[in-house]
Amino acid sequence: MPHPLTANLNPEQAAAVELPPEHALILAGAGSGKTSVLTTRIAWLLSTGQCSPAGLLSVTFTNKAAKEMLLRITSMMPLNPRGLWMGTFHGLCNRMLRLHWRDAGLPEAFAILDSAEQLSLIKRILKALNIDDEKYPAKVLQHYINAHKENGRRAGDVDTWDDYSRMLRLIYEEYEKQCQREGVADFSELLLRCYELLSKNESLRAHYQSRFRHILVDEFQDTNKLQYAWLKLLAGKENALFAVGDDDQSIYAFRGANVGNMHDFQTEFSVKHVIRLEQNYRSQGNILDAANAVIANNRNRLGKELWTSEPAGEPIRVFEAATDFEEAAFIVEEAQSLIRDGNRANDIAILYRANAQSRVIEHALFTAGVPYRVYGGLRFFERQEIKHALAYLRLIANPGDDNALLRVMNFPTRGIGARTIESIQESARNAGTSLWQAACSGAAGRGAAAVKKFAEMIEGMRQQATGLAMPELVDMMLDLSGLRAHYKADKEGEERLANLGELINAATNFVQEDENNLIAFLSHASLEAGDHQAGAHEEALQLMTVHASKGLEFHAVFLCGLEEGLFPHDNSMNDANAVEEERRLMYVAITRARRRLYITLAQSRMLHGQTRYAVASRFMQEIPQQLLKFLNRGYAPQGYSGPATLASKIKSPTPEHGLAIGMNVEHPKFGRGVVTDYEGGASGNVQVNFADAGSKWLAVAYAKLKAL
DNA sequence: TCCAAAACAGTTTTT
DNA sequence: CTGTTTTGGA
Repeated sequence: MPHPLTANLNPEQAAAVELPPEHALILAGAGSGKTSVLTTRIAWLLSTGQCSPAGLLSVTFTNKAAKEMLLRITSMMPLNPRGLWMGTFHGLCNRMLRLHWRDAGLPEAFAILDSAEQLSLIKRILKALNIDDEKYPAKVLQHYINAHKENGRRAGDVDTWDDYSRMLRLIYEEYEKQCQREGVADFSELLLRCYELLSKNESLRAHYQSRFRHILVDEFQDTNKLQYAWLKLLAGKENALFAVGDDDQSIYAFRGANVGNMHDFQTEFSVKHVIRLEQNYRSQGNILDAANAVIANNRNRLGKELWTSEPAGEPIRVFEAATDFEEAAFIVEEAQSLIRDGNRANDIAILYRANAQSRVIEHALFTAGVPYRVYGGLRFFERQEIKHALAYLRLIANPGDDNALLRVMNFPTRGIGARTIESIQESARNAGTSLWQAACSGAAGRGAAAVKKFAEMIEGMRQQATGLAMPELVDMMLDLSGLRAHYKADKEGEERLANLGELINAATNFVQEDENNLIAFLSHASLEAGDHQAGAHEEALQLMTVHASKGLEFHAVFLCGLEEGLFPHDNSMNDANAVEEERRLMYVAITRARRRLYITLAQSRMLHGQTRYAVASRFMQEIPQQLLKFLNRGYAPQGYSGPATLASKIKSPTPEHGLAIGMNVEHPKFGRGVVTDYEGGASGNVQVNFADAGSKWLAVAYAKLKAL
């Protein structure tokens, strides 16, 4: 007699849900009902009394996924969400650090730096240390610091071998010190600090290990080394770690995700049960066949093949355009006809590899008057006016927050110029204090009066804040800081003013759902940047990158720009692992479509103000040709033989220099490579992608290329 | 302090 | 080509 919760699941799904309390790995293919399994597992554990809500730790990557999971579980059973430890890695680490801030060595009101704030802090340090930011770019340092933290390394743990690497480590050291001084933590710090807390504090670790009997992780293929290490600490020996993931959908290696964690998990935890969810409930046969065929070209897979009980369905439609404009025109026309046939615009997606591709498509859609929505871009809490407002709130919570202070000390302008700020920074540096302390101790020099007024204003806010509810606090701050007046006076400040009003609403909502606590609200703002933009539910075509489409599905999908150099991207082509990640990206893209999939490409494309020519993506060639239907003028499956003059350039060598795109050549210095583009005839340039040296533009006349 | 011109970069991105 | 950031001058 099956349990009522698992009655609607297939045998593999049900088996996963009802696994005994032990470590398990669920390989969940695209569209295989992964979220159902995860949520039903939790509901099953709770309803069979094997686990109390407090004994459960459930981790996801995004707030969106966490919210959806909570929603689905509470629809299955009544639950008090506050007692549940369910959230993102960062959210859960933050929660733990707030509870044990003293043990973690953090101030009670520590602020969370987002990436932009982290970058500006690094820039400030470079300036303070008088370091050449050409030689040591802030962005490089940011990546360096985050990468080390994500591998569990403090500055003291980093190896050095020359002056350059020693300097990098020194800056990392300074960064650590400065964060500690200011009482701020960047995103990776939340994880590392929490990891260190648990690893050093035996009793705390024991406490959480005995508490969280069941640990469930979503999108396990996206975990980085530190996140896995954190899970290992919490899982200890006794607890059951239930990991769900899909190695074929690992597309975030570039930001530190380590697919290898899946394999390591199996061996390190002696996982007895690996369950594969291979039945796909989303797409029809041809689409799955294409996806399976493409991903089969990757090596080192854990192994999995999607199948469906649905019919084969329609062929995959291919459109080869001469230019990116023509590609866009085709998409618009075809999408319009789909909508005319009664399909919802919401259920049609246009996917691309790089954001830059959306421009041409947007233009075509706009001209045709087709409503569309682009995902990506600025999010609510990232807006300038919101950042300013949050900076004031952060100063109320923690005046030692130099980042916040610098952001608003002179915004709205109140006569505190660069000179004054520099002298404050100087004296803070000398005295080893925060800018706030330096400013209060009269280090301002000429601008002292304005600085004093500013300090009094912040002090006044802090006094008035006590006992106020969050929305009133925000309101008060908007008035006292002069932010509201500033945007009111600005004739283009109307929208910003509205956003500030929206911030008060956000505070109201927050107080209702969570608590009336400034520090908690600020954490929330840092960890959850909010929706990308308004209008999410309008009836409109959905435009997004393939990355952003992961987890979503659509009736019809346009996958565009399927050209070598774009997808797979130029920067990935020299590295076998990177190409495999691109291929997984292709796999993700294909599996978004339920019934209809279009693949489009352009022989020429405007990129960075230059026309670039490209051949069809290798990924397109990897789809069995019988699954494809070529829509325009009987173009041959491989290469381009169409009537466009560009095609001749791609197919046959130019008489002037005898080079052709796709031709294998050898260079005396760079070795073997393939011609990917050229311009300007015999006196022009040729682009060659070298096996070892990467992609280069060379002068045809001097390059001494030998055809192979 | 502010604005305009010049310089520059340009896969993918959540927290 | 185009959006962003830096720089320099008024």
